[in-house]
Amino acid sequence: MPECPEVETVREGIERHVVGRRITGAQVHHPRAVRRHVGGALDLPGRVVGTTVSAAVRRGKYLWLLLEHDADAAADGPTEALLVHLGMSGQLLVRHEGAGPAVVADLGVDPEHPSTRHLRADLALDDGTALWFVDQRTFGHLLVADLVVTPDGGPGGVGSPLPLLPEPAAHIARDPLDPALDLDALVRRLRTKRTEIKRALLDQTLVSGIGNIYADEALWRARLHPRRATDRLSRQAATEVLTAAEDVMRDALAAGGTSFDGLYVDVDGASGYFERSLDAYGRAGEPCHRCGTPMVRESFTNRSSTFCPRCQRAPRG
DNA sequence: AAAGGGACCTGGCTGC
DNA sequence: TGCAGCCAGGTCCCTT
Repeated sequence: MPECPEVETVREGIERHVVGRRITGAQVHHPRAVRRHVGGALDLPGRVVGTTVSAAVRRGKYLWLLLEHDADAAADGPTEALLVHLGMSGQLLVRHEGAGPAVVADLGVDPEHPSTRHLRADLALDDGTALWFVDQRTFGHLLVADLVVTPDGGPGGVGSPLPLLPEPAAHIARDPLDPALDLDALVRRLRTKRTEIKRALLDQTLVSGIGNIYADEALWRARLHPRRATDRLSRQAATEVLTAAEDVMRDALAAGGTSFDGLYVDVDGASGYFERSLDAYGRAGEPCHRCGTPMVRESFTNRSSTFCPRCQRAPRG
């Protein structure tokens, strides 16, 4: 499941292999992949072909490629971006054309098994490589949109100095890996919410990039029960859980550098470093890594939370 | 206004 | 062996 660290790994791969390249062709293979693109599947190729990718930027789980027309470089820079969300199962693959098994650039995919079956769209680049968007469960999507100024005036996200982001991502908050995140302001805002802490961690308009896996991990590290009320958290507890989210995502990002291939061979994810270094997610019934108490799984709005019933005490009532 | 819940989607797994 | 049903999860949208 691509959350912040996984998307950041993909962004870094795009930065290395795609930035600076001109897009020479584009194909959409499944209409659902571009369901949020205003002009639809017929419009998207014409919007990207002929542009040059000038940056790869990420905010939370959203990733975008800044697109520059030849005229933009001489004028005010890019005005549009190709926005990508990987959803549950999306992948971006850089392929080198030619015979034999495709060589996949370092984006975390087994080159022996490119998932052509779930190819949803692809771009051709001027160096002969191709960028594939593969997505089994089709929760991911691509679109081209205008850039707008960031609400806080800061950089659009990780990977861009420009204070711009695509309009459809303008409501997404900064994430814990973003140097421009204002932690104190986030703590204050979190504590004004009247909800449960786990819901707040998953609210992408409050803090982005955290999904079910890293929410459970952050709560475990901070010893907070997922149903604790946000407006009753101390400033210290709120700071701790957000700092824990940053720490666990940095750890995952570091681990992703070495074991990402294994992780993404299976489209549905959970393998590689996940199995070895997670403390909470998916460990129901197994002993807590701190105290040995069996971890508990509780259903939570169509999904689940896993936590230690001893280290993470339930709120009263 | 803000919070909560369902829909969307596919493949793998479980149980009959 | 086959098949139905459940589960996973991020985000948008609708309801309360």
